[in-house]
Amino acid sequence: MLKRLSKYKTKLGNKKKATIKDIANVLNISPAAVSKALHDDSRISEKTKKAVKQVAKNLNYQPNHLASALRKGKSNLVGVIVPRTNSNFFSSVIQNMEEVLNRKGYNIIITQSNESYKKECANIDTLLFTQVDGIIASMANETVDLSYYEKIKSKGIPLILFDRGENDLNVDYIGINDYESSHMIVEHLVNQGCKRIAHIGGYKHTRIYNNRIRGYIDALGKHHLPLENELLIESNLTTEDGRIKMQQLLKLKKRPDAVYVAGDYAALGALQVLNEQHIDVPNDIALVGFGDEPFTGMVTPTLSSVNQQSSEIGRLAALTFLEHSKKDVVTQSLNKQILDAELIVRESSKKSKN
Amino acid sequence: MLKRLSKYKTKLGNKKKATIKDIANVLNISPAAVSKALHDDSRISEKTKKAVKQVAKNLNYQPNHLASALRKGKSNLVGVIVPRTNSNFFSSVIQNMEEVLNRKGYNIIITQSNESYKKECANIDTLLFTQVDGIIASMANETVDLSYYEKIKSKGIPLILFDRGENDLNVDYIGINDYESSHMIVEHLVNQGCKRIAHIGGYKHTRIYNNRIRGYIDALGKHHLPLENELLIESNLTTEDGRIKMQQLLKLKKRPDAVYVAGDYAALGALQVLNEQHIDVPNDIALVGFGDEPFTGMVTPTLSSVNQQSSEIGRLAALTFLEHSKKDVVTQSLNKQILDAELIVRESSKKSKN
DNA sequence: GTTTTATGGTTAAACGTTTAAGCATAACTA
DNA sequence: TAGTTATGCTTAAACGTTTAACCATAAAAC
Repeated sequence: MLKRLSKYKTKLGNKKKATIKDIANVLNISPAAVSKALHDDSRISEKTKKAVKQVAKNLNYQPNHLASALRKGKSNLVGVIVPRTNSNFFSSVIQNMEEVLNRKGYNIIITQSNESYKKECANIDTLLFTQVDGIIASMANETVDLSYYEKIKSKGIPLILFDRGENDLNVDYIGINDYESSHMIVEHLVNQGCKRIAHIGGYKHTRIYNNRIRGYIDALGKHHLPLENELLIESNLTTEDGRIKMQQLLKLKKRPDAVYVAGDYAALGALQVLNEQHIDVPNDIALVGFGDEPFTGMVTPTLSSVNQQSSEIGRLAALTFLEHSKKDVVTQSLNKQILDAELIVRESSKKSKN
Repeated sequence: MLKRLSKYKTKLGNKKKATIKDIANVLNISPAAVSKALHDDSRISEKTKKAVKQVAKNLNYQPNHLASALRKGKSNLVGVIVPRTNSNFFSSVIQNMEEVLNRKGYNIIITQSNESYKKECANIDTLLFTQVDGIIASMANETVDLSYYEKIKSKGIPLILFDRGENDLNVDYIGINDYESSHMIVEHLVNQGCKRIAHIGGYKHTRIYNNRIRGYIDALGKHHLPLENELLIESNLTTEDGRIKMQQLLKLKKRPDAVYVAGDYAALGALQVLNEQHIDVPNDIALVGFGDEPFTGMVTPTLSSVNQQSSEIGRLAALTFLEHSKKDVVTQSLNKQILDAELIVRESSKKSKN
C-alpha cells in the first residue's frame, strides 16, 4: 500500500511516459498480459485486448523501443552506408529500400562515407554500436581493404552490398549488368557511325568500373575496332576530373569521335569542356554518360546515359535483407542479383544524319 | 559451480557477444566495477582500469548501446527530417551536422519526407518510436498543420528547425536572411539595367518563401519599380513547374526583362524554356536562382544563384541541439539564428554591356 | 589508540519489455 | 465422477547497462 502510494507520487511528479505497467495497474492485470494483448497473443481474451488497447490510447502509450529491442535481441534498425546521398541514384535507392523495410517494421539509419575509406569504417562502427539488425552498403571509391566489412560478417549481422560491391567478400549483392551496359553503349555509338570511341572509366579496382572497362574493351573487339591505350583513361569520375580527362583527350593527335564516360558527373565536366571549345556534340564528338542523373536531361545538349534501376535495386536490397532476417541461422548465401540497365539516348549521342 | 558450467556451455554454443559480465568474470571483479572502469570513474584504480580495458579489447567487447540507452533514458540518437537528401543543400547540412554530433557521441538517423506531409508525420512517429534524444527538421513544402510537431514538443524532446521553419511553433530556428537576399538579388538586377523584374516564388505559407516574396516586393519599392501582379507567381518550385511558370511569363504582352526564381530547380526549368525559345539570357531576360546547387555552374549559360550557407546551418543546428541536451530542463528557448547569404553572380545575370 | 577520511571497490535495484513456465478455473470427455 | 483439455491469465527471470548506497581496508589525523 505504501509502496503504491509513493509510486503514484513520483508518477505525478515526473510526468513520465506511460509504460505497460501503468496500463496493467489501471486494469488490474499483469504487465505480461498487457504486453501479450498489445501483440494480439492468442492466449488473451478479446475483451481484455480491447480494454488494453483503449487504455493504451488514453494514456498515450508509446512502446519503448529500446526495452523491447534489448529484450528481443534485435533493434529493428537497418544501417545503410552510401558514398553520398546527394546523388539521385543513391537517394532513390534509399527511398525504395525504406519503403519496403518500413512496411515490415524496420527503420533505417543512413550514413554517408563521402567516398572516404576512413569515414566508411567509422560508419560501420557507428552502425554496429547502434545494434542494427543488418547493413546494406555501397562502398566508397577509395575502399580496397575489406577487413572492416569482415567485421560485420564476423558479428553475424546480415550484410548486403549494392552497386559498389566486392565479389571477394562473398555476400549478397544487387547491381546492374555493367559489362553488358558497356556493350550497349559501344554498340549504340558504332551505330551512330563512331569509329574512335574513348572511355573515361572509374577506378579499375572497383568491380563495377572494372566491368564497364572490360565491357568496353570486349565490345570494341566485337565490332572490330582497335583498342588504343590513349583512349582508355582512369578517373575518379568527379566533374572536375571529367574536365581534365576530356582536355587530355582533346590534346591527342587523333581525337576520338565518341567518348563514353563511366559516370554522369564526369560526363558533365567533359561536356563543359566540349562546349567551351565549341566542339559539336554529337557530330564531332558524341558523348555518353552513366547513371541517368536528372541533370542529364537539363544540360545542353542533353546527355545520353544509362539508367541504373535505382528503385529496383533498393527494393531488392531490402527484400534480400528481409530474407536473411527470417531465418535465424545466418547463412551468407552469396546471392548475386544482376539487373539489366537501360540506355537512354539523348542529344549528345544522336547524330543528325541519322 | 553447476550454474557456472552451464553458463560456459551456452556461451560456447551461441558464440554470444562479450558483455561487461564476461570481463568481470575474467578479472574476478564485479560488473559494476567494469562499467565504471570503462567510463574512467575516479573510484576505480588505474591498475584495474588498465586491466579492464585490456580484457575488453581481447574479448572484442562492444558496449550494448540498447542496454545503456535504456538504463540512462537516452539513446544518443538524433533524428533528422529533410524534404529530400538528393539536394546539395540538405546533404551538405546533414554532413556538417553529423560531424559535430558524432564528436559528442551522437549518431543521426536521417529520414526523408519527399515534400509530403503524410510522410513527414510518419517520420516523426518513426523517430519518436526510436527514442531519439532530439529532432532537427526542415519542413516539407506541403506542411501547414503543425500539430505533429507539437507532439514532439509535448514529449519534451528538443526540436530544432532549419531552413523551412515556422515562427509559430516557438522553437529554435537556423536559416538565412531570405528577406535580405531578395533585396540583394533585385538590387543586382537593377544594376544590370533591368526594369521589369518578375518573381517565381514558392508557397506563400512557407515562411522562407514568404520572406523572399516580401523582400522582392519591398526591394521593388525601394528602387521605385512598380509591383505588377502578373510578374509575381506562386510555384511549387520543381523543374517542371519552373518550365510552366516561365512559359506563362513569356505569354505576357509585356514580358519581364529579368526573372528571379526562388529555387534553383525551378530556375533550371525556366532556363530550359528560355533556351528552347532562343531567348538571349541574360541580355533579353536575366535569370537568377536560389540555393547555389552545383548544377547552376554546369548549365548554359551558368546560373546566378544564392549560396545558403549549408555548412554553417548544419553546424549551428547541431550545436543548438547540444546546447539543449546539456540542461536537463527542456526549455524551448526560441533562439533564432539568421545568417547572411551570398549572391553568386554567373552568366545568366551578367549583361555583356556591363 | 581511537576516530576520520580516502581508496577501491561490491551489492542490488532499476530501465521497460518479452517470454518460458506455471497455475487456476471452466468446460468438455469418457 | 474422475480425468483431460482449453482458456486466460500470473510469476519471475532475462536482456546488458548504470548508479545509488553501502562496505571493507588502509592510511592519516588527533
